[in-house]
Amino acid sequence: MPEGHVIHRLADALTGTFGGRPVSVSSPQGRFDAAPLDGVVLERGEAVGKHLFIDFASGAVVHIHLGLIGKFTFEPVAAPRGQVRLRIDDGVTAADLRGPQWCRTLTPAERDAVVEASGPDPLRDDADPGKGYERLRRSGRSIAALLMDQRVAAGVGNIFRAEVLYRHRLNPSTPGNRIDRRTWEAIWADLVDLMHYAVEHGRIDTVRDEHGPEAQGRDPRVDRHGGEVYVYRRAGQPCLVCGTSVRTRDVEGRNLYWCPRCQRRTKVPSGQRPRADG
DNA sequence: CTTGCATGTGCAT
DNA sequence: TGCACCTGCAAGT
Repeated sequence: MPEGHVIHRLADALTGTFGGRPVSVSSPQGRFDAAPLDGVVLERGEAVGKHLFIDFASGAVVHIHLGLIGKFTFEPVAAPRGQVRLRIDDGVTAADLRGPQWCRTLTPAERDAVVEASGPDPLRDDADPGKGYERLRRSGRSIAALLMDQRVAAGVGNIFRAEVLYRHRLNPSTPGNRIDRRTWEAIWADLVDLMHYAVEHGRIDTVRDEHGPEAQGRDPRVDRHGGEVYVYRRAGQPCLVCGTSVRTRDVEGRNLYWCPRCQRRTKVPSGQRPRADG
């Protein structure tokens, strides 16, 4: 489940469920030292990219990264099932963390260092997309690889990567140093839109408009699709727009999905206007 | 029952 | 570039 939108929803849920109140903190599995936090007021949850921070009134910060398989679920209090690394509960609701890549306690200074090392997060109002572009434009790695680099755009994962490239009809092999500023700005604006939608609805749905942002007012032949995504995990199936078989290939250890016919551009067309709907 | 794979990252080679 | 790590689920034997 974990791209950035999931982490932001978890941060909101932690603040909304427990914020400002003392909580019981435990590690049913025993692999996390929960004792120093037990009974302390949980101030808030906060997300930066795929990093989740939980601030306690004592100054301690729990730093969680779900990795590929981690889950953090909220349920009515009951006996823990399976391997629960961390449980936070108020006697009514239990938030159970399983299979995280990291779950550790940081000092405020260590927390600041994690934030400082992160690139701009499209889900945060304080993000500076120019910092992502600075890194992008200096690299000869492909745009497909660079969109997975958390210093370029924090919180973007394999789904948003594939879908945002498709929506702008960009060739995934285009080197970062050949991505012009206007194209980066279009990618960024679309990530802001797609990721906020995903936070709000709890799911990634990139096929909300007819053909993505570049096709506004053009090509009325294709009907609205019922699908959730254009290309992610659709290898071998027909492209929703042109019917060509969607392809997949390993890019730096992760599966990239793209349509070889639709995605031939190296830049967004000039004069493109941002979409009004979302 | 066993194997492989997954919306991820860091470390060793 | 490869692999280890964490867990759950689907597909294969």
